[in-house]
Amino acid sequence: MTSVDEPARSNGRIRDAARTRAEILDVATREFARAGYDGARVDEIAARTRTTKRMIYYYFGGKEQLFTAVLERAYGVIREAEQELDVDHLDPVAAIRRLAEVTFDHHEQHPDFIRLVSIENIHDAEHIAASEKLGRIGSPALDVIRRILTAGQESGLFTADVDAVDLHAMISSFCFFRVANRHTFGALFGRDLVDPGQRAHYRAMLGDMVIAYLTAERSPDRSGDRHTS
Amino acid sequence: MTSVDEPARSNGRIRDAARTRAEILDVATREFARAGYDGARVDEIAARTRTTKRMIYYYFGGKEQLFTAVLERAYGVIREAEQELDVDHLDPVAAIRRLAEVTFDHHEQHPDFIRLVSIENIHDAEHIAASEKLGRIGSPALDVIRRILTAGQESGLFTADVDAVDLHAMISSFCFFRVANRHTFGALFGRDLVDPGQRAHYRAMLGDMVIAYLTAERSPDRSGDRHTS
DNA sequence: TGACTAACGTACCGGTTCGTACATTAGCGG
DNA sequence: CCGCTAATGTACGAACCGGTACGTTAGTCA
Repeated sequence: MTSVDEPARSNGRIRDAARTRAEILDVATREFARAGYDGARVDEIAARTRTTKRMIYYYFGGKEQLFTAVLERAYGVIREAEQELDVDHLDPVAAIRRLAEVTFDHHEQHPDFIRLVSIENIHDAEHIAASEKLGRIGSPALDVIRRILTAGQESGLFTADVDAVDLHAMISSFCFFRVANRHTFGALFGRDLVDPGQRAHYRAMLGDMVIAYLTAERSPDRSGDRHTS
Repeated sequence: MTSVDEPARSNGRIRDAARTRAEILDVATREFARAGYDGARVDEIAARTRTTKRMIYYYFGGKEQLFTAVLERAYGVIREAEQELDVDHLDPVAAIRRLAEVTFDHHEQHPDFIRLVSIENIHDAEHIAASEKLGRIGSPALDVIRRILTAGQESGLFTADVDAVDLHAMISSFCFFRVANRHTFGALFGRDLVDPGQRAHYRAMLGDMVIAYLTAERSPDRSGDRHTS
């Protein structure tokens, strides 16, 4: 036993605002991701913290603002990861594949973030809308995609009429679905999309898909369109 | 005024078990999809029904079972839609594109269903797991995909090593993401993925993507793999 | 037609849960 | 070393919400 009965005053400071705040955010992230916004319990978050519920209201104001703060930090993490992306030395095909792989990995490594995004969508992204911080975050990944696309299109490797935001949506779709819908998909089709043994397979599949789309010759006639002649 | 003060006995029967049950399911579907499982209020569902809260417990037993019943019916709808799918008269390329379009349309037309699936995933698909009905539902779309893939692979049009469940996941990813993440994506990137003016664009994009993937020659060397020589 | 049961309504309970009033202490500046 | 304030803890309240006990009526069938 390090100390008798009093709370263990481990690292000198017993009053550390930044530390308390960060710990609340950590626990709240897990709790919101676990149970959803309405399913999460403020008392439960407090209980798993070394501080009390009072502090949650002291630092964040309320449950709603706490959730917004959780979202802001979660999006901040992905933003930082995207900023570290460096694919300028690669040729367009390899660069896109690398980008897809990084996106794939990031989604897999942050299932809580995926859940928070799902939850926020159930609430019509009203917390993002209310947050000034999140309004002007702007994905760095988009700039990367734009640069790669331009290079690929100028060299004639890529189809010309592909938009960066659309491509980002396409890559994210696959990565997001795999993690977000893991449970229903597994229950209905008997296949775990996040099975470690299948990881390399799905990672390659995503890259193949994106490259195939970008390098394919677009056929002019499409089923569903009327003007065939 | 059709009647004095008593409840309007419009269509003959005032006691109709099947009708009451169905009305509860209708309202519950909307309420659960709107607010999530924990956000939904049993009292609110009852209030929007022509009956009372007592009947919810009379017919379904509780909130949890009601949600399960809602899920069962929602999945039943998509199952029926898939069974109507008839693409056997089309060549493999057109058939896959048609399948993708039907999936695309169904997701767009049933945003509440998408929300329910998201919500169920937040709860680790525990309601699906607890439902006997949903355990043995098995997507008819999968059979269709299997047939098309076999035909396409035998004729040499499609890449041989593509699995039906994987392709289903790929198509669903795009369709699902577009609807499910509409709000966060719109808030962060300023683009509404469900904008009617962009509908045809994204529908064609999905078809192009899938066809490109299926008809592309797989390059043996992939970035990230070690065995390049 | 009368009685039996499925179907329905009312009123209420008890636990939960967000939020807060009030008391207290640590640590820093002067 | 003293006082001031940021930081923290305790105890509690009021509304909410899932669920139920109990009473009532419609429809049906012998």
